[in-house]
Amino acid sequence: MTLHRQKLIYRDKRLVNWDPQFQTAISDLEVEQREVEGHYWHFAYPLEDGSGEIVVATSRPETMFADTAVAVHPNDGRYAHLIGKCVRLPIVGRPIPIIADDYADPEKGSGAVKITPAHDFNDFKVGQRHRLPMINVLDPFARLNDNAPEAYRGLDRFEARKKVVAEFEALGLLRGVENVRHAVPHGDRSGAVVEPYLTDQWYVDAKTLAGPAIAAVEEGRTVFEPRHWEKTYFEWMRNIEPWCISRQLWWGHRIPAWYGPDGRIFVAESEGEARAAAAEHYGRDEALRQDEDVLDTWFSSALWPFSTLGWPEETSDLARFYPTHTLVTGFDIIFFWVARMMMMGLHFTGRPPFERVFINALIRDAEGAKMSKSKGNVMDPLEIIDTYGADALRFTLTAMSGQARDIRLSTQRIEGYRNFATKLWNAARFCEINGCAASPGFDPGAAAAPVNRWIAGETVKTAQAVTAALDACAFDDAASALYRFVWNIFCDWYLELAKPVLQGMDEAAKAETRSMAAFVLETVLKLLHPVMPFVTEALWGRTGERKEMLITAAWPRLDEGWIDRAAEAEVGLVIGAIGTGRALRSELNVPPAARPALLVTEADAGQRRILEANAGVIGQMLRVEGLKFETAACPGAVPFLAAGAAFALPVADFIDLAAERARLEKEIAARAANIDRARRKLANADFIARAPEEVVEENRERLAESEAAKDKLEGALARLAALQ
RNA sequence: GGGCGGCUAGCUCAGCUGGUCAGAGCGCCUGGUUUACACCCAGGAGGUCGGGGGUUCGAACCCCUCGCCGCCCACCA
Repeated sequence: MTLHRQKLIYRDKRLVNWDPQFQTAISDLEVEQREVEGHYWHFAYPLEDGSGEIVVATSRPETMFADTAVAVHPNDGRYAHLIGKCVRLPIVGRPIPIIADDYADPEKGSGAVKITPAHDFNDFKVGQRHRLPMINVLDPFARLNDNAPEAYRGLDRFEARKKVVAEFEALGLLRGVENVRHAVPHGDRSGAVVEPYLTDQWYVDAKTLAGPAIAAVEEGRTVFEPRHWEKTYFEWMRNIEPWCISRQLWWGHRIPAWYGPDGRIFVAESEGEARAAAAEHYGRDEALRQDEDVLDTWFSSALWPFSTLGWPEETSDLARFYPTHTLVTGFDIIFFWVARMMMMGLHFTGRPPFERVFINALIRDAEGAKMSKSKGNVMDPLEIIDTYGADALRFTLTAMSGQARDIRLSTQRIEGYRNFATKLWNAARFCEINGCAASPGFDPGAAAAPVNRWIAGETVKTAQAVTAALDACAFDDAASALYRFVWNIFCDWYLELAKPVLQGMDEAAKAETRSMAAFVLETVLKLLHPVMPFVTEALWGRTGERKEMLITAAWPRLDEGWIDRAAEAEVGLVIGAIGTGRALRSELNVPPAARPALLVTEADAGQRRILEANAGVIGQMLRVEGLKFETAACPGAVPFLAAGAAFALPVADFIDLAAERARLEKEIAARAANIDRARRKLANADFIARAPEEVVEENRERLAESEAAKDKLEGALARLAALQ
């Protein structure tokens, strides 16, 4: 009503997209262009004075009964002399003028075009320009009406088409038939061919409303994420057409307009109000008839952000929640809903309805095809959930929600994340078995053991990364940070490093490790909860005495001060030694049962201390027996370098010397390549002059490291040769 | 016709503001009865980052151009 009073909603007689099957007008957005095989029929229209003919082409011959002109381009020399003359419309015998209009394209067809203002959007505009009569020859079912010749009345449009063509042929006026592939408008719901149709409808002056909606995005008061969608939004908004909002349907909000006996319109909030207005106008109480039509569902939806909050009352909900923060939706909804909510929100409240619009990707099948029922390639989410679990599906979609436009959903990927859920479950079970429970006074920042200090820091880093990713709508980053932390850091390293402690005798160390494991798990559950609500909530319930559910638990805000560089270096050395040592064993096929000693051939005092302190874990995880500090060259031991220290495994008895030689040569070659690359860079004067000092320095260090490593490996190779 | 997105290991995808960024998962290969987990553990092979040109000391990342693939909008003479 407000919009009507402001003249932003008005009644008008224009062409609409008419769906003859559903018997209703539909908006431009509900029209789908489909490529179809069709024809252009070339018809000759004889000049009224008998001096010749003019040929026009059409793909819809049945509309010729509604022709009210033939247009040619004003500069088209071929037809200049005909402008102002008339042709006699065959079959009906009605004379129509030949007019000059830029719309006629000399390049297309014959250069002359029939103008049918009541049945074509372009022709409608031409008709308006030239004040041509508008003749409607179709009824709501798209059958020819009484404006068509007797023989055609009641005929379906496609039947009529054939008949018109046949008649032209019989009259000797068919000048050609062309096969063409062209786009034909279809109703996106009914699938029926839509007809431009002249009717009275209600319209919204979208152009006026679009102004502020465009400005809001231009000024960044509403931001699209990813940003490139703003271009799509602008493109549509800037070329917006009047929006037809009345629908001839049974469901929807009925249009609050009432008609008086003389057809006068009373728009009001209620019938009572309308009658009061009518009474005032007519001077007496009059029976009114309410408009039969309902509003386009998107019109109603456009009001959603504030109507759901109590508008137009000044409710506390409206004050508190409007404007909303982020709207999450698909790109196919940008025009239908996002744009319309923007228009209405700004118009009625002066503020855009949301600060951010996150456009998520469209899910396709594994081959990249859009899922559709007719193609039969729809993956039923319920079936996926039955097989892999809702959390696995959610995690998959989250992990794949990059900036790209679509997601190819494959069961393999889902299976992988189902495994992740299981992994998490098992990690929690491990904690449970080992009595890892949250202890009330526990301060992760005050842990004594380096491994515990390290994992506390890693947890902080992960929490920060996940939080930042979620804030930036980089959901895939959040998912992969969690995946990596849980699997590759917490399970692969922390829990493994914790095992010896938990099996040991040091009760204080055990207690600290239990508390830390519980703390990390708890944090992970919180961080993972938005993506995997079910598993995390279940684990939350069974891994501790809980006063509240996980869903209401506070988001982790951890102390950055827990990040401990010394602890990182310490664990880095342990992990490096184990990891590199394992690779070497595997490459040389050292039998798993072999328990050689681990020789430490080069380590500074600090490294030595660390290695000694972690001898137990290293022994267990690398499957070695004891740690020996040897400074002398050890024939028969294969060397390896890790985290700045040098090690060797005395496994000559177990291995193939040729394999070891190959391994050493490969290592040396890799170092040589690094050396070469760094040397070339450093030899480049431009590089030294223009690259930042830190980059240059980095390359110098890399060169020195690689050279030292290469020397050591070459020494080992020489000793190996001596052995053979 | 106008516009947008994509083209990185066999497959599905990460790689933001140019300087170990060539990565992950799956698949593949090798090995594994390690007191949470075989939906697992350890290790490995595999890519001249669609083609060509340019900018730069340096480009998967910036510019130009070409080529495919997909989508949106407009178009029923």
